[in-house]
Amino acid sequence: MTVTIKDVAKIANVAPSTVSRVIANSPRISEPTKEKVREAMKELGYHPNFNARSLANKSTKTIGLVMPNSANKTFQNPFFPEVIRGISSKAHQLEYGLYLSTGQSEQEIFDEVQDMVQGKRVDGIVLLYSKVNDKVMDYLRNQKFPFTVIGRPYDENMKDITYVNNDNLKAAKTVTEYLILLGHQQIAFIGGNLDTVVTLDHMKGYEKALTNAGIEPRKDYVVFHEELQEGGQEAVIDLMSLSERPTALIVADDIMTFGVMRMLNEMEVKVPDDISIVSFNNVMISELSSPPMTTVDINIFSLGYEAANCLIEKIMKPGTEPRQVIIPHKMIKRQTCQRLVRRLSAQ
Amino acid sequence: MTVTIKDVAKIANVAPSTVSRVIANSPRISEPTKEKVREAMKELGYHPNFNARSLANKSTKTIGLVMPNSANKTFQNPFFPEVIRGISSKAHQLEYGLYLSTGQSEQEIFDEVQDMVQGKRVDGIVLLYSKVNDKVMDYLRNQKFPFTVIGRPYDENMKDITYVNNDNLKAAKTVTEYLILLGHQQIAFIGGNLDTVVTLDHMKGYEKALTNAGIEPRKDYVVFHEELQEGGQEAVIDLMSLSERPTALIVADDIMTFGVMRMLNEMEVKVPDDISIVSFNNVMISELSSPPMTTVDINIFSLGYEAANCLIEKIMKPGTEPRQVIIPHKMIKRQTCQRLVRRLSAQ
DNA sequence: TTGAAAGCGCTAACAA
DNA sequence: TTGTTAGCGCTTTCAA
Repeated sequence: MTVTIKDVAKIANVAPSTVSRVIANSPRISEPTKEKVREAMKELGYHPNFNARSLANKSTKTIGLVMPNSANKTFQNPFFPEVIRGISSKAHQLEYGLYLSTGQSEQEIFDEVQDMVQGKRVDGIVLLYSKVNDKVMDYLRNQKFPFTVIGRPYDENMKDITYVNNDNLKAAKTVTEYLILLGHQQIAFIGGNLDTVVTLDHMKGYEKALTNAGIEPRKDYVVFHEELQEGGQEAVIDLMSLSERPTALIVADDIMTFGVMRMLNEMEVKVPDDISIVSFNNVMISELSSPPMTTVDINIFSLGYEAANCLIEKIMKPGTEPRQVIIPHKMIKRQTCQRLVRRLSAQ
Repeated sequence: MTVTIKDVAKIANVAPSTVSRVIANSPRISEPTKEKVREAMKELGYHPNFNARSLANKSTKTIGLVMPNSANKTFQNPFFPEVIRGISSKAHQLEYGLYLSTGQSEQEIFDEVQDMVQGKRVDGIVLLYSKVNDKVMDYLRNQKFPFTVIGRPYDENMKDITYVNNDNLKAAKTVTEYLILLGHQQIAFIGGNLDTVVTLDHMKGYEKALTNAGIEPRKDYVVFHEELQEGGQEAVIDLMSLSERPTALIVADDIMTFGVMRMLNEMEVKVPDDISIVSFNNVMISELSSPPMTTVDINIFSLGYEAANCLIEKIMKPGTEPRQVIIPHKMIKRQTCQRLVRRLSAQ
């Protein structure tokens, strides 16, 4: 009942191999026979069997997406649909399919990746996260399996790894400098998960800007939290309980910023009058906060698009050099930052 | 270099078919030989070739996810990561993989689905959206290919289709009644894309509640918009320009509500003092609006989980009856609704 | 330019 | 309980 290459061959009066060549659009087949075969295919409603192709071919034309473990709330960040949209866009262009990891824990994900790779389910992999000491990355590297990372490997020496990243250090530095120029000196930093590479980069940029400006970084102005929303809120409580409250906040992620702003709202601390905020990512909804937030657009779509691009290049030309792509970022000024107005009395 | 079943067979001193049976954990193989074979597999680092299996098997153990076209902003709704998490969870349990559609337009998606189905890339499909007159759904139905829909088919007569949905009509009705009980009479409705089934159900529920309460539904209190964020904001402008402003708003989607609240904020209309709002979905960030929004939790995770469950059941027992699963919803009261206080003067 | 035939790695009848 | 063998549907040498 399934239409195969043989059926087509019979109808078109050619050999199966000829049909195969027509599918691949081989130049060694004459136009007339191509036409004949194509008509037969249309007539029978032929579609090539994907598994048979892959088996004979040793190529699946699909790329595997490895997400952070989905038990984690990170997963719900609108960041992901948007990177996937980027990846998807490039993949579609080049006729690659997408296969998703489903593991909930690190171990499950690791096992899955192993199956994908050894079971020849995918031709390459995009890691949608980058964290410190990642088993999956080490495995892929040892296997010399094509993969690209969104973000960057923790170890700067891994020059053999292809990744697509923003200059997060620079972005954080600029943002801090911006706040300093607005007159802020008491600038706090609310970071994400500490074993995420991006968090570390943000913090370095933040500290660098402070030091350059002659401001001593303070331990109690730096808070990290795993969970996106709750984390943001707890951090605010901690910071606002300090005797010297910060006058500006740098927040690692737009979603966290929503939590932060909500908490400040409850405390009746006005943004930006009482406190300024800058955050990172510029996900779709970030312009919908009240007031709309100032944030760094990291071009999430491009991160995905380029990651797919690099990966497919790697797959098609195995010899090529590893690449490190930096996607430009851009600060989007909205309404959560304001020049510091010195108060006469302490708060 | 690839380790095959034959290599394992050789090392374990058995026939390839025996190895195959051990992989399938057939009960017709003795424990001792199973052990022997498993050791050989471990020793060689054997992983079954996925494509070869599928080809011989006529089963891929993967399910296809069809998203709404990703050109559309809908895609960025945190709704999707969450349904996928639900699907993923069940799929993983039952050892199914996930394959993603990448098409950007309706036609592209349709072509892809056809390839997935006829090319035997997946064993079944979950449609992550449900809209009026969907070609993809018709195709799947004609092919008698296993699929489930999140939401429901437009045509109520399609009793042969398995779907997982909320009682959206009821939810909208309840929410409207709630606002009426709070004293509101001028209740507006901001709906999503009009050819989405859920929008229609919401509107019916809304109108029913009004009619039951003896309130005449007004055309100018009902606005639809395609785009999630911008739409929300435009709708607010329209509604607030009416000579009789509504005192309460029912908004189809949490993300839209963010846009609505931002716009109201700009207009210095206070929520909930000047206007009450209820919305739908309860995505993760919905509790992070300022003030936190009252919304209907539709249990997105369960929608996905059950969809996968039904689908896999359909795949495994082809004879079973189509099922219609309704996931319970629950109104989450937060701080955007308030009893109407009659004003002495007009606004 | 086309055809014949071997083989990709696995499963599943059928035999033993 | 295990082995033998014929495919699954395609690609790709090799020959013509």
